[in-house]
Amino acid sequence: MTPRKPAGQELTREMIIDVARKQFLEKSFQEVSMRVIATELACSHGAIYYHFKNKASLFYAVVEEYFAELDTLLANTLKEEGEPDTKLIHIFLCLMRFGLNNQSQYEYMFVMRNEEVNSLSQEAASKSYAKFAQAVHPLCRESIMLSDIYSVFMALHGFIVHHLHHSKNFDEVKEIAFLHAQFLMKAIR
Amino acid sequence: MTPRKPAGQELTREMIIDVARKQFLEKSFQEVSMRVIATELACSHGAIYYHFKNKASLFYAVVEEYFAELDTLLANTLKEEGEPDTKLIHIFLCLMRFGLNNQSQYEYMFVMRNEEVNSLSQEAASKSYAKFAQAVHPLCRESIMLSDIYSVFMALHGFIVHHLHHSKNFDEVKEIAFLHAQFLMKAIR
DNA sequence: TATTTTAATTAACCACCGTTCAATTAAAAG
DNA sequence: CTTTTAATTGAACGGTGGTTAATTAAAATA
Repeated sequence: MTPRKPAGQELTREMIIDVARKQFLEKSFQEVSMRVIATELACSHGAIYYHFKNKASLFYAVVEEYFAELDTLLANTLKEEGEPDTKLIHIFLCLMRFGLNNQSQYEYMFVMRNEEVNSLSQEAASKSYAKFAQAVHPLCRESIMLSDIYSVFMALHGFIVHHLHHSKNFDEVKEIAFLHAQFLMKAIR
Repeated sequence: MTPRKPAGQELTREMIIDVARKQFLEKSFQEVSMRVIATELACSHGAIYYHFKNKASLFYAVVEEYFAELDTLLANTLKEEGEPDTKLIHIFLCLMRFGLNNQSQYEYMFVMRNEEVNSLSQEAASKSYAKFAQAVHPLCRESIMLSDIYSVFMALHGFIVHHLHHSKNFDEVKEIAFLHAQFLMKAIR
């Protein structure tokens, strides 16, 4: 019995999130357990509850980061120089690349539905879409309908979801990803 | 102890599937349990194992029906008279209607990934896509690329997945569904 | 009617889980 | 050198679950 870890070996929020992140990458929300996370942290499962209210809030701490990551990626792509058409295709590919190189993340962000967690990540997903729309809109001609941008987003979403777990990573599908992006350009040009 | 039901009250495969179907409609695969199914059937949970090898095979018996249903719907839509353009839009709407009026079904058919079950339903999903492509292809101009049909399918898929659980039924989104269909027509015409 | 087959029951096995909380003790504060 | 406080433990609570196997009664067959 060692009811308190020696200085410098204390459990931190970050350590827990790190292990949880790894677990959620490999397994579904239901399959990940607080007890296994604790085992990998070499601490007791009770200790986690000192840092997180419950499993859902730990989960959300992990997913929050993913939304931030995607935001950064999209922002960087936007900063690049180039023709509007090229930039649009880059944005489309950026989203598909993120989805397929971060499959579990994408699933948690945009596919998973779970009552325990959803009010939180649902909102984050909406914001993420809004940023996508704001990025895409100025690159289209004035007359474009908002619903078209919405359609583009869903078409990209569909591409990603369809290939989830079915393909290993973006590289495996980059050719069809490019074709898909061109297909979408035909619709908005 | 009544180790066997009297004649005419025996448990059948169909009775089990009926209850299981209802359960899988309301809950996820993990959340549905053989024991609860048995309770609703007023039989013991052991009895189910006389008719089904395990939970996965019972689940697949349920999902199998869904693929058949979708096949029928698409086939009927194809039979209708009309211009190719109208027919195409009808097919697109048919798929979106099916997905959003049968949300859990769609999720099990095309979204869920689960090692216990997947080799089976993965194949059924591929066949389902093949039928869609065969239906769409003759309605497009000769020069259309196969990848475009693939893109259309994924775009529809994305629309459905995006609205899963988020909308109650197809009626709630039929206007945007129609816009989405028109968006896709722009890309293939 | 006697026997066999079939379909059901129940207990049991084994495994898992999230969460709470009194008890404990190391580190920090005084 | 005390006291306080913060972090940690592990038992306990109250469940959940899939699957197996011995057992038995009803139905089918001979």
